[in-house]
Amino acid sequence: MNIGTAARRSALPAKTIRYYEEIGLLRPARAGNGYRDYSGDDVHRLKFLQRARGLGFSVEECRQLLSLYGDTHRASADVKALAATKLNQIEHKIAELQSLKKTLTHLVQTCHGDARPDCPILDELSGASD
Amino acid sequence: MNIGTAARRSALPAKTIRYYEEIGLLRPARAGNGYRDYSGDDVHRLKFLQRARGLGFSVEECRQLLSLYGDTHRASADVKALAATKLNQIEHKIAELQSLKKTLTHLVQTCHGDARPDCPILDELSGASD
DNA sequence: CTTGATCTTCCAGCAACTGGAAGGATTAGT
DNA sequence: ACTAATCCTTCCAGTTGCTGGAAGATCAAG
Repeated sequence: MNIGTAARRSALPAKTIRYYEEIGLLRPARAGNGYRDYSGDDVHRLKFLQRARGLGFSVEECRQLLSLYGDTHRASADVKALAATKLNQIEHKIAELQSLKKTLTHLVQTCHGDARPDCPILDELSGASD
Repeated sequence: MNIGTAARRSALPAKTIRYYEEIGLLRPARAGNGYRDYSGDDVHRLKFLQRARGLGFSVEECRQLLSLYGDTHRASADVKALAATKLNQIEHKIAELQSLKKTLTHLVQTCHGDARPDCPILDELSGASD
């Protein structure tokens, strides 16, 4: 099938699919007219990528996952380790964002937000407490 | 003062400071030897940037904040609006990550994580439920 | 036979830096 | 005065993960 169809089936933009090919994540066949020709397996791979990227795995991690996926003898522990690491990173990121949220919430609440020129948010950013 | 000192005082790498200059966020003086010469105000500006970036404001948003900061007649409402928008984005991002976390937690828990080759994580990614 | 959609490649750019090379200036130590 | 280490300069390239656009081929429909 052509790239447009593969794009629809995998829920990935055609541009992204070409990019994934460029960085070696898949190698679709070519039809006689030079068009890329995607097999069901290729689409499967693309969906896998779409899901894994959506779960926050980096492209390099996706590459690892794909190779683990392709390796019928891999241990599930390897995959679990990768997922656990990613989970940790995500938790870390959440904690970080929650701390940002707390600070910003405080700032927004403190700011009277009218036409007056004094603003606690800028005061804080400018280091009024230094 | 030289860039190294400004870097230490603002907690920003020298490279980043030069980059901020390149994109027009500040314009330090130059000493006779061609070295950048940072004033206390420059460092203040750099600290402001360091804090605002740390709070998740994009460089462009920082530029806005700086111009609002420099404008003695601005309304605090303008700043508040910017901060509130950012707060919203952060909350959105947190929700997204929490959803990822939930899915990944589930996957990691389901995976037995031993030497056996079957792995629920890869099954899920490969779309076993399709 | 033409129109419009789809495909191809290539080149460029986004954010926000970061790294490194090549070379000039300064400072500390002898 | 000389040398070595450190710091400064500029410039160019790379990172991540795409995305946009131009120019040109191909295909499908009417």
